[in-house]
Amino acid sequence: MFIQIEPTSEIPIYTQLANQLIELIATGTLQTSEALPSVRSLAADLGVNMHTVNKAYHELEKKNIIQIIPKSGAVVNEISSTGPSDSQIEHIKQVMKPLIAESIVYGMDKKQILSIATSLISGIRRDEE
Amino acid sequence: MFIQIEPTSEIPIYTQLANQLIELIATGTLQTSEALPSVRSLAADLGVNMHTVNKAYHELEKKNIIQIIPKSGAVVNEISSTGPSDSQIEHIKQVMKPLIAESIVYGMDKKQILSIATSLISGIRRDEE
DNA sequence: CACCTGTTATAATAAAGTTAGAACAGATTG
DNA sequence: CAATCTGTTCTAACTTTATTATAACAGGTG
Repeated sequence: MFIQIEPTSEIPIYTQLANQLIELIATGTLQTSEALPSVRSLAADLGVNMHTVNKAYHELEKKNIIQIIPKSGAVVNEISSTGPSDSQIEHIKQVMKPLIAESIVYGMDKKQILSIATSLISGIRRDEE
Repeated sequence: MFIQIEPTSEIPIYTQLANQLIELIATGTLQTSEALPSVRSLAADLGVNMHTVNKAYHELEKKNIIQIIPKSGAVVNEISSTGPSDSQIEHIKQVMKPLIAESIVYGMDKKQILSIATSLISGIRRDEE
């Protein structure tokens, strides 16, 4: 599992973990229906507590990105082919809004911001041109 | 001052404040060289502690968005006409990356993501088309 | 000189994050 | 079937962060 945790970061460990898992799923490194490592084994791998990994998994489950099957394990949900739900769009907008505002204050224009977004998308999905 | 704080939010008050101040600056509602309200008066307005406002101001100062003049007050810095610094670009990328990954997992494609970014930019800067 | 400013210090409280250990019960496997 | 692995739940302790509360200090302003 290619995950790197920075214990001294101001970003909570479970958030770092959730973010990196999302990236692995977005890139296809973790594929649909693939089982995630057990909370215990991943915790041991990363040198963190079981409950911390558990919290990260439940964050992903709240977002409908993985499915936790009680007493069994967690598997990656399929990436929606029908596109995002309204609430998912709303959530993305809400998080992206202050980031866009910050970019503008830094002197970026529309072209620069979209260029960064585009390069990040390309970095994740090669088929997205 | 058109700021709305949600005390029950999981987002820290000082972050909510900093984000909304950034928006006000990005939209031009708060203009370059304009003085921000004193930490005491804004704290009284919002019904929060002086130190909480102070922390928000220092967050903005760390990002070079405002300038705090000791014993005097805080003023809005000019929006860079030469564009963002490398470290500012790096910071934006770092925050935007997991958000893009999440969007992709939700089933958004490049077009949809850029469309959301574009609408947010337009919502802040009318002159950006 | 009053008053407002940010600064600093101390303190107390509450909430969040992290770790720890144990026990339970369903699922899996040999 | 028995051993093991799984997520779940509970309690507990600890650390850090966030928030509020006072108070005092010193420069800026009118």
